[in-house]
Amino acid sequence: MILKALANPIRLQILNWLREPHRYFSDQEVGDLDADGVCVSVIQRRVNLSQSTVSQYLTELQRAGLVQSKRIGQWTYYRRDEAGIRRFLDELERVIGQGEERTS
Amino acid sequence: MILKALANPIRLQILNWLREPHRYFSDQEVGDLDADGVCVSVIQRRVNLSQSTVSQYLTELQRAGLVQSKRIGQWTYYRRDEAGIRRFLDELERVIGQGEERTS
DNA sequence: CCACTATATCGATAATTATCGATATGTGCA
DNA sequence: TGCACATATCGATAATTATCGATATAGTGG
Repeated sequence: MILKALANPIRLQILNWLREPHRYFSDQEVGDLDADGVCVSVIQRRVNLSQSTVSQYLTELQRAGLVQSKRIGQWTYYRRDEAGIRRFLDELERVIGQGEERTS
Repeated sequence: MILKALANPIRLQILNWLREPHRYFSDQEVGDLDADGVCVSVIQRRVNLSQSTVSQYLTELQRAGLVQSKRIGQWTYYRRDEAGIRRFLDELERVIGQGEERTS
């Protein structure tokens, strides 16, 4: 469930940070932050949790359809899945938003 | 945290149902479903969980600012807090939505 | 004040989530 | 092939959430 993935503050924050990788993450040797995404170890430095925890967080975000991963060499780069995020936000709006309200 | 309140499927569904009380809940002796809201026992019948669980769910939704309660006699009526819901949806959009993207 | 109903709160336990260290897997390079 | 690094997965434990029954609180009517 997507909401569960987002209900963890760190995961939510990672997703937020990934909107502006250059702003929140230090550059990495290989791979472009914007085009390719941010690799696990760079994210880990920022959140200061164990490597395994961060890796699991990213897997969860990916299963929720909120990020995508790409392997380049020994690194796995994660970046936002904008389409998936949009789909989720739209659906949430449909499910709990006020909906059509006739002002007649 | 609002997302945690919504991360439970039943609570999410209750919030959804409360958009159309007449459709999802049986009429109650006292109080208008639309104007006043739906009382705990009526919601409880629908979700089929214990009274204490339902009461706690509603309290959580209220703490999250997603519903409001009104006491009428011995009943407590819950209805959506549309302003609070809107605020939450807008904030979520700000926090994880794609944001301004210059197409220049 | 007393029963009766509706709701809230408390305390306990089961289920899930958070988080870690250890280890496995995958990749680049000598 | 074998070491070094990045990431993933596993297994364990701590922390949080789900859920209940019991009980407390509040309001209604006699």
